[in-house]
Amino acid sequence: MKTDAILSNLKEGGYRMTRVRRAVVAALSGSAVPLSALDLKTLLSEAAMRVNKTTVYREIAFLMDRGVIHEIQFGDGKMRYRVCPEAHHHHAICVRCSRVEEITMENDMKKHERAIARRRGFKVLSHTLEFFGLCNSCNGK
Amino acid sequence: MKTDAILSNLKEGGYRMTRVRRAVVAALSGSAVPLSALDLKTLLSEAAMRVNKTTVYREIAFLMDRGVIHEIQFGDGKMRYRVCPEAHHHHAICVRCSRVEEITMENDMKKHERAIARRRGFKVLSHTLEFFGLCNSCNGK
DNA sequence: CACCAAACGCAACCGGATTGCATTATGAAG
DNA sequence: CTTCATAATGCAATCCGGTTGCGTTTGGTG
Ligand SMILES: [Mn+2]
Ligand SMILES: [Mn+2]
Ligand SMILES: [Zn+2]
Ligand SMILES: [Zn+2]
Repeated sequence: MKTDAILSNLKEGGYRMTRVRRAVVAALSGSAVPLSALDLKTLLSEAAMRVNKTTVYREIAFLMDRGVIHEIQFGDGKMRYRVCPEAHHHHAICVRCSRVEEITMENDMKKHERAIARRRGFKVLSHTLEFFGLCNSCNGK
Repeated sequence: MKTDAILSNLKEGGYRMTRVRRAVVAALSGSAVPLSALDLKTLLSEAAMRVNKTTVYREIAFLMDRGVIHEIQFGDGKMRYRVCPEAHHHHAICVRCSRVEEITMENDMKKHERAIARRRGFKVLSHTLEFFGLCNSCNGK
């Protein structure tokens, strides 16, 4: 579990350790799928922890600001969050079970970015790339 | 101007020609940047046309259903719309002036999709890819 | 012109997210 | 252990993009 590593990092940074902070970090680092704010609130409630939704949003903002988590758009109007990975990468999102696999292809993307800069003078600063489809276990149904 | 072509296509399809329809199609096909629903409403209002926001949303839905326009996510919580291009493609979005360039790279993306299917059994159904950066004219500032 | 479905306006509503403000709790200092 | 500053929290109101139900208007055809 990387929960402890994240929390001790934050502690070293001089930030307070609160119930909600511990619970949100644990929930996110223990989840295979990205979680929305409401997902988080529900999870905490199920763990008998009473939390206000505003607090959840503020904790998300806090963790985003410190680069602990990042957000993903599924395109349904809700932001989802998950603990930041080591390097920039993309996602293959299962439209059936919402499981997310990480896709690394930075060499290719860098190549494309250079091509765009060369051919049209457009200086690429960032990009988003998500694949939607059926994961291995959802495929055969 | 492709406005007329779109409108006569719709007419042939047996759809009514209304003030709002004409204005929305004209606004979208005449804009270099994708427009949000509110953008459209504002533009029409400036042209001394009084429109209800619900009507704008319904006209957008109508044009989407007929494949006349498609939506783009800038990632700021608002959908943007623009007239459909010929083929599937991607965008290079200027973060300074919001101008959008179309990027075609389907051969490469198809290759990536096949690789993902081969390597992890994930069947890709669709993908989103957007580049953010500085366009040619915004680059030097 | 008469007629009907498509289009429209309006008001209420929805859900995700944000804000202002008063209250509580963390953690460090004494 | 107590004090204290401030970070974190709860709550209610609010925002904002978008949707819905419903009654009215309008486009286009006969
Ligand atoms: Mn990720
Ligand atoms: Mn496009
Ligand atoms: Zn799946
Ligand atoms: Zn620009």
